[in-house]
Amino acid sequence: MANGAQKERVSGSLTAGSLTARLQAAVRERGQRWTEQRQLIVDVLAASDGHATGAELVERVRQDDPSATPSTVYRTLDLLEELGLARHHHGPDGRETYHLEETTEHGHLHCRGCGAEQELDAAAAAPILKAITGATGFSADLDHLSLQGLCATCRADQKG
Amino acid sequence: MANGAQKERVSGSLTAGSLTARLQAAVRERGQRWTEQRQLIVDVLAASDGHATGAELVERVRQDDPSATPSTVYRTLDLLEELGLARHHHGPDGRETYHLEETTEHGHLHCRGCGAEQELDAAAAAPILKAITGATGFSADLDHLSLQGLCATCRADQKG
DNA sequence: CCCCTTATTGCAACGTGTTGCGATAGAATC
DNA sequence: GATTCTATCGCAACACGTTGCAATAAGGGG
Repeated sequence: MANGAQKERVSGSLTAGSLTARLQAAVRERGQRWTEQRQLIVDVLAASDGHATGAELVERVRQDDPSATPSTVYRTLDLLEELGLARHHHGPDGRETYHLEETTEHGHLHCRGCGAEQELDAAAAAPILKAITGATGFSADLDHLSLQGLCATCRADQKG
Repeated sequence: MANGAQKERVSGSLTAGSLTARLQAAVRERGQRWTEQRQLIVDVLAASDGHATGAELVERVRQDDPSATPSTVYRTLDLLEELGLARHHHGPDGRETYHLEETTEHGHLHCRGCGAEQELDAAAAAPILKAITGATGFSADLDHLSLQGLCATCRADQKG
């Protein structure tokens, strides 16, 4: 087995109130513990509902609790990913970007011409994922899909 | 303008002997200089013809020239990318991997089940790239395409 | 409520890249 | 080959993440 930890999904309808309780239960079931820091990190992640880099999250957590260290934040983010609550992917520069799983699953397109970043929702991605499976037998994770290339506008500009 | 430097392709038929001469000419045309370190870095990159991480390249260069520093190696790799000779992409862990442009352009598939890494050649990728363009108008760079997901074998295992 | 086990934390050090700056050394010109 | 201009180099410091280890604290059992 290559997978260390089992993934048990926690999410579902993530109403703010029940989220903590659910997480707490899920964590305890795994023989792990619920701490104030973990609570805080979940709160911060939920508050920055778009995308946030690891460094940004660390900074925001430390605003509320200066005693928190990067290692704790990153370890907690890893835990949240194992629980299926958070996700991360790597931008074109290789830096990590995190977001809550409750955000609709989506891919990322990064244009090397104008630097624009656009999201790719499940519907738009469906034919792409199908093509990938058809060509390779591979079932790609939409959430880890991060493409680089030229957007339609920049392609037109280049031709002109 | 988002693009800092113009990209002028250097490659073509990269016979070992002429490569250096061509590079040297291309570099000088840009008002830049050809140095022993750059020569060495090109040699190392050519010798490790598959994929090598930035750190690996730094280490190999330092074996031949201990005075070389990481900053020089990385700056040279950037230059080689601008010249179109080298390429890099980010693995699932975000680390950089470099390879010579002469290597056939290809994407990467990383299986989160068994950890296997497989390459995706241009022919196999064609329908995928077409699907991407169809769904998004986006012209994706095959060489920067790094997918994560489950390979056919692991998908079958999961069902069993 | 206290004790015990051990998961979690903070720290310190490391790994991988990046950046600013003064010193060095290409290479074009004389 | 000496001079001059400036690109490149090495260094030192930084940014982002990761890891090992000893101290702390969560939380289950007596």
